[in-house]
Amino acid sequence: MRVSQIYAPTLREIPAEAEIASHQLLMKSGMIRKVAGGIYTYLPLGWRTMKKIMAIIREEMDAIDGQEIAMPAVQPAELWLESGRWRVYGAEMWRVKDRHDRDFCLAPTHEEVVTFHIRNDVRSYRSLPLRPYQIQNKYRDERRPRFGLMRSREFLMKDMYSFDVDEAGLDISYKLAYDAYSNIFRRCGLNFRPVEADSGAIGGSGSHEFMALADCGESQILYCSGCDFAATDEFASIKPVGTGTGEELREVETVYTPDCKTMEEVSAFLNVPINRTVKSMVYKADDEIVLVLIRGDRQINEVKLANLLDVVELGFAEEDEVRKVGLEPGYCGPVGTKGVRIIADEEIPLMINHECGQGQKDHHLLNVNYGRDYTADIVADIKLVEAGDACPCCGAPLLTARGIEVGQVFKLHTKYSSAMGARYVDANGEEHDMVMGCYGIGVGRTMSAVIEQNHDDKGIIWPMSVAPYQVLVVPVNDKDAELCAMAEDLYQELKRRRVEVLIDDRAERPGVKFNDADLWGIPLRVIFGKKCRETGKAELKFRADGRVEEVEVSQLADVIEANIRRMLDELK
RNA sequence: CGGGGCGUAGCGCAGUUUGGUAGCGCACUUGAUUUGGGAUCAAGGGGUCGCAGGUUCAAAUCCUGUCGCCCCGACCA
Repeated sequence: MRVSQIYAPTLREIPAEAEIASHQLLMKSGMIRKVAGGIYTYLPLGWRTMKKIMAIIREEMDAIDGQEIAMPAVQPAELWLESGRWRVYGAEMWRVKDRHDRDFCLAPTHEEVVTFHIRNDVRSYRSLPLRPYQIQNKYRDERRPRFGLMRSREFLMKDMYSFDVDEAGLDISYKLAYDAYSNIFRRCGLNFRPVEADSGAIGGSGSHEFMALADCGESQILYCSGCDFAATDEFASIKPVGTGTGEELREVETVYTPDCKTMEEVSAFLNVPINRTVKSMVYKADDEIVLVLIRGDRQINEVKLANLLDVVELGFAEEDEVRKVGLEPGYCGPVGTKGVRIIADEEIPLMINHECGQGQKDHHLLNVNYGRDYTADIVADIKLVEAGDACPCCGAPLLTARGIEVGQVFKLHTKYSSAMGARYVDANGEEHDMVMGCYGIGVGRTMSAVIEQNHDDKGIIWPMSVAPYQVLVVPVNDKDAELCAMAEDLYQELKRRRVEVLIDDRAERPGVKFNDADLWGIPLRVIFGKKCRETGKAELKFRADGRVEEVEVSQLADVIEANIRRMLDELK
């Protein structure tokens, strides 16, 4: 392709709305353009990279017997009512009506439709396992689309679904997908880490998220300084820690605590270590008011709490709602509290002689003990793990990092197959629910993550595997016919060899060409300058490290091909 | 959904306080010179100032409504 003709409008200035590097560079290099909030067009260079990523994904999916299909983006409400998600998905689901006023949605994901097909078409264990996948647009009406392709409302996702006869089969499908994902992200040149994750509204249990490490990432991950443990902050668990262990149980004591609003103030006023206090919080879980107990220095993990209570909406109760159930805002405690369920973190029963709210304004209790003075309706892990907590595997301190979630694998088990009747007959003629898994990759998000990890102040630095073109040929002076002819010869030769090549044939000054070249981030650049005529050598420049090799013009095509091969092999 | 900010040419912005009929830089077109890191000169083209009402002799500017975009938070995955 000739740069003079390519539709890749570079900008000299960065659009004001772009905040992070990948968004800025995608816009500035003319790879994408915005159509509406969170909705984008991919221009030729951007789409070529998307296609490269998709080609890698297809290779790896096909290698584990994935079978590509294409399901509709417009889906009838009935299927979503069957699975129960028409209600659960909420405002994020993009709902539409047809001319007969029937309800449809633009698919946010495809579990319902794929399960619909498999239940209709597959009856026997002989046909399983089955691993259909597709690469297709998903629609999620995000409240706040952000960061260009990172969180958009329409986005390309590869989604694979596995159908197996039993849990052992699912384990195999899951492991295959997990390994394939590792191959995909490695081949894309990403620095990533698979982490244990919550399975969220999609449902099921057993999940890993693939995190591309980047400071702009929206997800926080915890990883161990001493072993391989890594998990999202929503999912991470640690061994419960007791306080006051071994002490004699003392008598409960009521103390006057004027103007102590926060746990820190109470702790300081009473001279009690904050990890020996208990924080009581009143939550509204769907329509139920519950009292939640956690050690004073810890935070509630609302994802864990919502999963535990199996609710859709969870938040702090309003003051009047707290009073309505007979509690005093700011001074709640479990002792003597009646009429609401009490949910305690698993550490609470291990706290000997702890402090907590007394139930009346300006009063707290000392030397309270679980079991003797009160009990909870549910004791479970509901705490947020933080940096410095001990690793659940080896005990070393945990560290935190930010990550971009580029892929996720889930074990769905029989959640959808049982809700929607996807059953098969085994060798004994008995019916069973199929055992399912699902596996997603955000293609545009992967492209953004590659840029986040591979750029400098001049532009993008594409890994060879996903670069929109492999080579850029630059004749420095468009008026120098001899140089232009040499460049043109190389361009034609590379095209003959099926190398993906661009030639910058514009009547621009060298600085403009070089700056656009840096911005586009094509891995290899061949420069034909004045001295080329005397030496018979052209410059081969590597975008990644700026290294320059002088190469005989007659050898160029061979040297370039060899380098492309080497650079692709390095990512295998 | 709450808080804040912004809509003027493809991009970046000024003009709005104090109403007088739209401007700058980049980009684009033509010509000349220039050619190893975003050239120079000259001449051009392009905007119903987000949209709809209203006030006024006169509205980018004042008033009302509305739509859209961005950021922070909440929410969601």
